[in-house]
This record gives sequence, structure tokens and C-alpha cells, in this order.
Amino acid sequence: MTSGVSPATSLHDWNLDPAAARQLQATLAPAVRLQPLPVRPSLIAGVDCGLERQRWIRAAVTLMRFPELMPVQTVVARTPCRFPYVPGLLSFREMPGLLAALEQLEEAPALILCDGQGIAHPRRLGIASHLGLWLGIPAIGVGKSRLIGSHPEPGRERGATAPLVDADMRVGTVLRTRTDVRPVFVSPGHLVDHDSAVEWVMRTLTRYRLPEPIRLADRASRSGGAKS
DNA sequence: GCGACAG
DNA sequence: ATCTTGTCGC
Repeated sequence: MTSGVSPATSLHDWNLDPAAARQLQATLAPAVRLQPLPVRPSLIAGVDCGLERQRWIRAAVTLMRFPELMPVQTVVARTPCRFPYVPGLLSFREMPGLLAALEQLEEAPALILCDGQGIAHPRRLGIASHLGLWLGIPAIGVGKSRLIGSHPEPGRERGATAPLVDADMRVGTVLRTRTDVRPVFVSPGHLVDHDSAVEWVMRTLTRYRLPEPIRLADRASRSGGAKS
């Protein structure tokens, strides 16, 4: 009855075709706000999706307490694929499942780390931005590969960064999360700016390439297991 | 027309 | 994302 996470505003439904989806992204993008994360979040969520036989989306969310980085709760939702994978339209494929999983949380996160891009997107509305906007919760996009933009190669050391630019605009940061390991693409989703996005990805790293909340959600989306 | 293209 | 065996390295 009392869910930890519910939409701040019901912005739209999910019955759209690709053309309408792109149109909607252009309409929603101006509402994205880039600003420093106001408070230190004590509850951080990591979200990720897995695919089951090309027909089901397995959306997983892991809630962690900061700064301990101890998992508080992990939830998984299995929903049918209703939208194809189209570069630039990922949120229309994965968000319905993610929202179903988020509703199962007993507490709401103060920050969400999302697998995929934030504003580093053709219309500045990657899945992290769309999700953050829908929930009214600060969100950061952490992609394992590039969608758009150009950038110099960041230094090889852990913590090295390079700006990600598209159409003469800063859209993200290429961040080396481990020495000599392929960098990740960090971009603000909503209610965070470039600096806090990189700062909070760094603060949730342990010994792996991906920040712990996303790494655990990724793990749950593959094994399909929830737990408290 | 051709290449690029989160998960 | 998923499929899918072995292999290299700490």
C-alpha cells in the first residue's frame, strides 16, 4: 500500500510508436534540471535490466545505504517486452519494468544510479533523465559504452576524466573507474550536475568497473532474484 | 547514400 | 542485452 517510490507526476502512458516517442523526448527534455546534488543521500538505488529469451524484461533495483554501501533491499520485476530496442529510445523499452520494480521498494532512494545515459543523448533525454524526471528524484546515467558525443582518451589512472561533448555542448564525462580498464560514460540524468554526477559515481565505487549499486542490480537482473 | 548506434 | 568455451592473469 505504501510504496517507497511513486511518480511525482504522471507525465504520459507507454503506448507509443518510435516517432511519437522521439517527439515526447523533445517535449520532456527542457524540464530536466542540472544542479548540484543538494544533500548527501543516505539511500542510493542502482537500476539495471536484463533480457530473458528476448521476450521478457527483468528489471532490478538495489537499494544501498551510504556511506556503508551495504545493500538494504533488492527487488526484481519481470514484464513482457512491449517496445523494441532502438538506440535513443531505451527508456520506452525498459522504464515500465523499472517502475514496476521501484514500486516494490519499502523506502525511497535520494539518488538513483542508472545503467545507460542521462543527457548524453540525441535529444538530451536518456533513460536516467527520463526516470529521474518521472520520479522527481536525482538520477545519474552510467553507460558502459558511448551513445553520442566525442571525447579525448582519459588518462589511464583510476579517477581520470575527459569531457564528453556533442554539438559544442558538454553532455557528460568519460570516467576511468579502475586503472587500465575501459572507462564508463557518466552524465547527469536529472537534479544533478556534471560535477556531482562524477563525484557520486566515484563515491559508490569499490573494486569494480561499475558503481556498487548498479553492479548489484545488474547481478540481480541476471539471476532474477530479489531479497531484503 | 553511408556509417553510427545506451541495452 | 543474449548466446557461448576456453583462456589469461591477479
